[in-house]
This record gives sequence, C-alpha cells and structure tokens, in this order.
Amino acid sequence: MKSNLVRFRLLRETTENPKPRSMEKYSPILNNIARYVELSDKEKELFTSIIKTTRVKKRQFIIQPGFVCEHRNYIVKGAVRVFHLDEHGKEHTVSIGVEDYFFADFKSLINQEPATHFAEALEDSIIFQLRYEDIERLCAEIHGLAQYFRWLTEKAFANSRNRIISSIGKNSEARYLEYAEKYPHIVNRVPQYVIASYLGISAEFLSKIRARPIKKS
Amino acid sequence: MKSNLVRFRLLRETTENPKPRSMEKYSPILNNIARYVELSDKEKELFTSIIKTTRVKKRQFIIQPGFVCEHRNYIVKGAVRVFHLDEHGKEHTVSIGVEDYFFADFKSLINQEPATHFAEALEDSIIFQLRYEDIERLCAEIHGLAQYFRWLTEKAFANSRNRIISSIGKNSEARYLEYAEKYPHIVNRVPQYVIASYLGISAEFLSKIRARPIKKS
DNA sequence: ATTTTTTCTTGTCCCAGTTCAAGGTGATAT
DNA sequence: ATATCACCTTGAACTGGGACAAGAAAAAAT
Repeated sequence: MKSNLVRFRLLRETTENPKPRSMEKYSPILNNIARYVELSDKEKELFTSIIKTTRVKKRQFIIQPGFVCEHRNYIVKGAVRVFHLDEHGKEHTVSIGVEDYFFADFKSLINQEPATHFAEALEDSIIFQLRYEDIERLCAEIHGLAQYFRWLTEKAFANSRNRIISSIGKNSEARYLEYAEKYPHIVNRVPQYVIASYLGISAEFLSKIRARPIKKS
Repeated sequence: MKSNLVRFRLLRETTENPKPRSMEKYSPILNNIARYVELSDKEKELFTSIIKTTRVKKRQFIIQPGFVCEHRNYIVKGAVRVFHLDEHGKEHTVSIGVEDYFFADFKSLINQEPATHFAEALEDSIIFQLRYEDIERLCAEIHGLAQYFRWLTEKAFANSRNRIISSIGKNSEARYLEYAEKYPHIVNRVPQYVIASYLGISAEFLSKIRARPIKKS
C-alpha cells in the first residue's frame, strides 16, 4: 500500500527517462489489455505501478461479507470462486474463474459499500489486486484504460445476460451440459459441489445427472 | 441516418459559434448523463446530434432475432421489454424498462452480430436510438462519455449479478415479492405474464402466488 | 352496447429436483 | 500404513412449481 504510493511518485519524477521496471511479471494482464486497446509504455508503467501482488492458499478468503471490496482482482495463477451465503446457510456460487480472469463483489466494489459475498481460493493462487480508487484515478487520466474497462464490463454484462436466460430457461441437465461444453477446463478442475451451486442445483442431483446414460463427462 | 451525418457535419463546421439546437427535448437523457459526468455544451451538442427519435406503437418490435441490434435504445416515454423465445416456444423476459431506461440485445450490440432476442413495446413509446458506431466514435473522442457508459454498464452488471442470485437462490414467492417491492411502478403497469416470464415462473403460478393469504399486491 | 381479444384465475395431475441419510472413494497428514 | 478430512454417489420420500384445461374478467375494437 504505502510502498505503492512511493513507487508511483518515483515514476512520475523520472518521466524523462524512466528506468523500466521488469514488465514480464505483468505480461498476462497487459496482454489482456492489449486485446482491446493499445497503451503507451508510460501508461503501462503507470498501470502496473498500482498492481499489488497477493498470494493466497487454497480455501483462503479474498473477499468477505461486511468488509468493503477494495480491489478489482485478477487471477494470474490458480482458481477462485465468488459465492453468497443465503439465509438458510446455502451457498450460491456467482462466478468461477481461473487464469486471466477478473473477480470482485462488484456491487460492493462500485458502490464502495460492505460486501455480501465471499471470494474463496479454490487452489493456491496468485492474484493481482487493483485498488478501486487507483483504477478510477487512472481511468480519468488514461482514456484507453477507461475504454478497456468499459469494453470488459460490457462483455461481462452480455455474458451475465446469457446466464440468466439459461438459469430460468433450461433444465438442470441442459445447464450442466452447456457449462461443461463452454468451460471444459473448469469443469474438471474445481469440486463438483461448486459447479452445482453455480448452476443452481444440489450437489446430489448434479451427481445423478452425471451418472445418466450417455454423455457423462 | 443520412440526415444524422449531415447534421453532424454542419455542427463541426460551425464550431466557433454553434447555433444551439433546442435541447429541452433531450433533457431526460442529458440529465441521466449529468448524474455521472459533466459534459461541455459542445459535447452535449455532439452527443445529441447522434440521437434518432423513434416512435413505436404498443406490441411493435424494436429488435428482432436475425437482425443485428444496431442501436443502444433509451426509453423517453413508454415501456419496453426484451425477451427470448426458447426452443419450446416459451418466452423468457430478460429486461423490463420504463422511462429513463436503456435497452438492447447487448450481446448482439457489442459484437455486432445477429440478435437472438426481441424487444417489444408494451405501450406506445418514444425511444432515443444511438447507433453503435456513433457511440464508439464519440467515446473515443469524448473521455467523459466513455466514463459514463463505463459506469452505466458497471451498475447494470452489478444488478444483473443480484438477479442471478435471486433466480437461483430464492423461491418464486420470494422473487415476486422482491420484485414488487423493488419495482412497484412496473409491477402494476405491465401484464402479469410478462412479470412471470421475467421471474422465471409460469403465469398461472404467479397468479396463485398473488392469491396467497397475506401480502398480495 | 355487444363482440372479440387479451389477460387473469382456479383446479387437477404429475414430474424435476430437493432433502435427508448412509456409505464409498480418494487425497493429505501423521 | 492408517486415520482424517474432503468430496462424491446412490437411494427413498417429499414438494414446489409446471402443464393442461376451462372459465372469468377486463380491455379494446366494432
């Protein structure tokens, strides 16, 4: 935190001939950005200067209800799920992500209000964390970055619509098969009860679906 | 279409002393923008110059499957729903909006691919239509506008997450009561079968829920 | 005003998916 | 190696909500 600020100030003071920090570390997220917009070297420096790298162990929480979700989180390595605990103590998984995926309690993040969701590491993971205010400040400054996050969110929003259609339009088996086809790399990497709670069915019933005659995983 | 281009060109040529077109007409959407960002008069001129006003009758389609969703649509007056027809011929309403609401088949819009959804006027309505490329061009030019649409989409995305949680976490009655409390102005304005198909339940069952002892609408 | 269309209600029957319970399997730790 | 924990499977009994059918009521058209 403090060290981020210092690093940032140093960068600004050596604008003429910035000593380039090692950038390979950030190539995953920079490549993601490059798919949408082109940033100058200086903008990349600025952007990477706000990144905090966090290492978490399997089953560790990155976001917890009651605490404001301060960061937009990017998975460099590992797997994370975001879920919600309802009044009956049942878990409802909102998102499951692996490498090259952003996650947050977005309602908490954009309103800077207490979170209602958990984010839990499903494996030992490496996370890039971007503070909310740092992103806002940079988006105000760097037009390309505002565009990047705009497109990113529009894509996420469109996907989310798709998911609503599936969840109210299709039955459990269809939803599972759709998911398994769309995310084959996830379906065999995370526990089944997580997939079940993402699809909105009980773990037991998912097991029964998978045991069905043809087209089991 | 053609006429928009002409108008736009005229504006650019008279930059020094732009003859202000009447802006009252656009105040609903400009007020919406003003809640997030401040645009200069010139930017407002530019923005409103891409707006096409469309009048639709009740039951008319604004978006249809197979056609690319060219516009981001804003409801000035009236009510519109976006829905999807599944393989069994059942309707699934994705969004219901009244005044001061944006709608589109967002997947079609942002990928500029054929739509899979209908948008249908639930009342005689007045719609502002913003072409996809016009918005993209203006967002590239006007930083504030990119920020506006970024924030707008982030809010919509966060809401959409909420809805997923409700749809997989709560039962029909809870979903209906939540909806009725959140959108009281909509629940008594649009047909019940539309609400039902939005909540993912049959029209018959919604009727039964409403007939339940306490807390009927 | 009366006919037609659209929307809403109510009843009966049935099935997809839940809950509870108990046992199995595979990983991790000691 | 064996005990523990995490995860998965299978079964039996139950239930929320769907499908169908038939009518009532409200709105729109003539």
